[in-house]
Amino acid sequence: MSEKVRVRFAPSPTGYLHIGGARTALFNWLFARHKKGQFILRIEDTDRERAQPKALDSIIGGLKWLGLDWDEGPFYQSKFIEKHRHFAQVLVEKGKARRIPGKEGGDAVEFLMPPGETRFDDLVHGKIKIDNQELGNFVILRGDQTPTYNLACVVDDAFLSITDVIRGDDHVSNTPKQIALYQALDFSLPRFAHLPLILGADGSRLSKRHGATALDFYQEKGYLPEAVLNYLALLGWSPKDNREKVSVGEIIEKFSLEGVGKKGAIFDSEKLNWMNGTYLAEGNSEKMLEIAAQYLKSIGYIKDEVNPEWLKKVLNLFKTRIKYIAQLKEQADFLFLDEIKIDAGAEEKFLKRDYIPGMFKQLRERLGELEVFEAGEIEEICRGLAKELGVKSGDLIHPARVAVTGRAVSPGLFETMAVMGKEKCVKRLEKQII
RNA sequence: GUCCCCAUCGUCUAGUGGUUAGGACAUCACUCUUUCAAGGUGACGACAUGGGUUCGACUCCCAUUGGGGACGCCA
Repeated sequence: MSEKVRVRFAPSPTGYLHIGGARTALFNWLFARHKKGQFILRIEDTDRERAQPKALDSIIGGLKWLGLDWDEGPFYQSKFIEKHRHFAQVLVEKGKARRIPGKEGGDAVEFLMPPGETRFDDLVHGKIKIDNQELGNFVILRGDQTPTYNLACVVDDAFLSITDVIRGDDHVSNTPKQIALYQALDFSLPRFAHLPLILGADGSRLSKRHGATALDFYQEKGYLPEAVLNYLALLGWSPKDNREKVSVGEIIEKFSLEGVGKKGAIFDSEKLNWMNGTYLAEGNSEKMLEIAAQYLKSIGYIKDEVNPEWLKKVLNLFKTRIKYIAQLKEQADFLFLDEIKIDAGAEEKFLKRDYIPGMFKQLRERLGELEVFEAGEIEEICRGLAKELGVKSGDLIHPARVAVTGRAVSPGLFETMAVMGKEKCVKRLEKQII
């Protein structure tokens, strides 16, 4: 058993990389890394009619984003069509396949499923057996002489020396067909593992109608790839030690197909959000900073160069209150925009009091004179003023929050003011005095 | 419909014949507190059903029920 393990992820470029595909890729990758083998990328592009040009970018971009690096490829299946045809011919000559009239002209080739039953030892499910009769003959070469999935897949896997075929549960009924093909062609058989599918909230296979299933979506919303990877790994696999947050390195170390559950798992975006939130809160700042900067630029909150020191402060302010970076758009607008809109309800509740103009006037003056505009100093000013005026701290803090952020909810007022800067604070208080 | 796969809290799961069935998300309290979060503490909440096997079943076997998947000249 010292044979080098070789696995592949073989998506077809018919759409963006979705959660399910990413999970299949992830488990292949984890298996390869754990076994110190090779992870190979092959693009199954033999169906040019359904191919979408953007799909390839999404697939490759998604894999890179998650950090699933491949050792060989990408190989394009369409480059091997001659080889597929050759083996179709071989099968005809061996009498294991026959020509039939093609649906749209030309002769197609049909593989003759041998009688009997096929048994195989699935690496996650255990023994599976299917009556070949149930499957019947199947086309391996179309009338236009292009190969179909089962032929192309078997020939390519054989020539890439794939040792373990790890794919979704939806392929179990293809496996006996492929095993028959391997045997008819005298190729040596790989092992097979079928991963349970990822389900939507209603328990059916995850699809577009379940909402955001594109990996791109999470990338755009500013999720952290390591958090998404962590979550996906725990969907159907467990480190068995009651931990939720597990580093990639540890996952690789502990991963095994035997440990993969047999039951389809429902994709729970709430838990993903929680997971991403904990990664955000614990902050591995460099990457977070980069992701945040990129996002804030994309929505126009940051125009030109980013001040990393300041951005770090912004993130510190919000990192325990957002689940993903895109939530800054709503929650932190007052830090980035010049003009803020005052929330009507908050205004009604906090800014309509008699003492407000007088208090804000004083507050504005004192803050304006502050040399060190930091949370501690600001707090001293605010609490001092409230005491002098004989009002509770909250009676100053809440109105000031509304004046300065436009809303009744924000991170701590003093820290927020400090990050916002003296100029904006003073200007916004001033606006409420008139 | 036929075949295949699956079955522990609402969800993700630990559990491999003897446990008060553990953890996490969500939910709900309480706490902390300048708001909201976060944090802390706690509560709620599961072995689908029926037969076996066994001194003893969540754990093993069978059936039922339920769910999912596959039945393309798509992959």
